[in-house]
Amino acid sequence: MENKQRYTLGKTERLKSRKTIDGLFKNGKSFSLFPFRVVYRYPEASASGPLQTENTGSRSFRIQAGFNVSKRYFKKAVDRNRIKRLMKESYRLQKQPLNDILEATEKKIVVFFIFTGNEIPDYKQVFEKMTDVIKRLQKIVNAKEA
RNA sequence: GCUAUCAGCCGGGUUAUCGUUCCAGUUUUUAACUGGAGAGGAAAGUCCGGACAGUGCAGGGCAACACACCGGGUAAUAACCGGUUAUUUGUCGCCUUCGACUUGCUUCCCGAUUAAAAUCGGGACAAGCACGGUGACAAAUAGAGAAAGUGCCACAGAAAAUUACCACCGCCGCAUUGUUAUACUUCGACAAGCUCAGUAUGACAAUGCGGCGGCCAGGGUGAAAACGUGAGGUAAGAGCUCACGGGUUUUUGCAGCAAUGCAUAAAUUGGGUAAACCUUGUGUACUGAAAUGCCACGUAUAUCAGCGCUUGAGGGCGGCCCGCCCAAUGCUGAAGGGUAGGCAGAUAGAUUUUGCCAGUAAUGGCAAAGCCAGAUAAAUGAUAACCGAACCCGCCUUCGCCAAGGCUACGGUGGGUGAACAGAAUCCGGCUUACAGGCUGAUAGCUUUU
RNA sequence: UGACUUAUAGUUCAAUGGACAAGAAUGCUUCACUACGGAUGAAGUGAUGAGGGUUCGAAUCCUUCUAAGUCAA
Repeated sequence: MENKQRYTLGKTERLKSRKTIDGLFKNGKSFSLFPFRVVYRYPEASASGPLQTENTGSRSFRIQAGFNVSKRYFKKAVDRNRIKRLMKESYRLQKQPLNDILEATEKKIVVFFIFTGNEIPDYKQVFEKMTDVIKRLQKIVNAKEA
């Protein structure tokens, strides 16, 4: 199975709990990399305890990710859905390296991607920017480790 | 065939790889695999109406809100369907005069003004154009009451609603002037008088001023001026009367279920505004799925302030009053503390598709077949290739036109662009708004052929 | 998702229950004053958010959109 290298993005890998999201925005750290703003946080074992372990039963994924687009810049629901789908697609195909690092260090991370641009992007743009973001997240995780 | 308007309908497809939600099945049941299903005509706006849920459900009055031609239809609706009336717009036809409507140039007449002309207002006439009128058709919008009452109608104008002003006319009074009759002679003229002149009184006429009355006909304005035009009539005028017309209300007859239309007769001549207040009639409990019920987890039955405990705080009671009922470890507020997970609601229903029948239609009835999204930081996607409706450009062919230079329908071929508006969130019905392109139908116009 | 509110000069506000010239402050531009600057004085600067309707006449009344904002278990 691990040799097969699937690129999935199931329910368990998405950020769904209102409580963890509130905690993330309250206590998490963030950086901006146009056109994204990324908020991340290492969940405390005690605080996020029982629910978290129940949901991530497989233990093969150590990231929970959320995606959002502001209603202020994109009035139409069609445009917001389009951008969120592009972000999800590019994240899905590139998240594996970050997961490997977290696997090695036995850590979990909660990440939230917010799109801050003004125009509807191409898939290529989103994909390239997402690679940059993933690289930076890897650096951050390594630095924290060190 | 083309154009315009209106109405209805459709609104990309295939393959590959990777992924997502739900359901069913299988297995080695912390998971994976297989199969199936997975946005719209507007899912949008939330402008109306319901279903459903919770609270409430002695009663009366006031207030508030909504609606208002007629008929039909519906679970329900002012927002549907059909008809009707009015207004506006568009297309086409007719007319330009006998007329209530409309308009400028040229000619004539009348009136106002003026020293005169010019100018302004009204009327007549003839011709052309614009404008306008009228009829048919289509579309859009609107629909109780202005004759119950109140308010408002800037500027301009005499006046903005039943009334005043100017002007006009009648009567009375006063003043002045003129004519005439009678009487008189203080002062005068002279031809010495029954003359002229002067004074007084009376009559008539004109002018001016004042009063009383007639009066809505004239008064350049204005969006709108007290029915229009003509004639009679009058002191002057006036629907005061008459003729021809316009409007309103009512009677009768015919058509229609009705609104209403046509004809007839009588009365009447009234400004507009109710998307100003209002009057009349009809209707309306309030709150909305973050409703609501259940399960799990957790906290503070603590603190402070106010009121009240049968002499009644408060609540039912929603905006108010009367009235009735309930009411004590209570009610209200402040600052804080906790939770923010799951299930139901929630997808089998005013249901979908097809066919037939009734109806102009909205809609209704019957039969058969079917189950057709159900997410919750929120699925239905990404990438690539091909096909593609439609559009643009080039070339070829030739029907047709032709001034022989060319233009060009249809067809063929090559290249390019490559689907618009837009994403369910409890569910339905209607409306509104957005929408590339295409199809169908109706109406109107133009053109061609028969 | 549901229930609501508001849109007037660059900015903050008037006008309002219908009609006058759509105004005030401030800002900006120009000129004057000053050796220069400030202060002061003068002048200039508007699609009443958009479309349609009612009316003789809409910033105002009715209606449909657009934008911004508020509330909630």
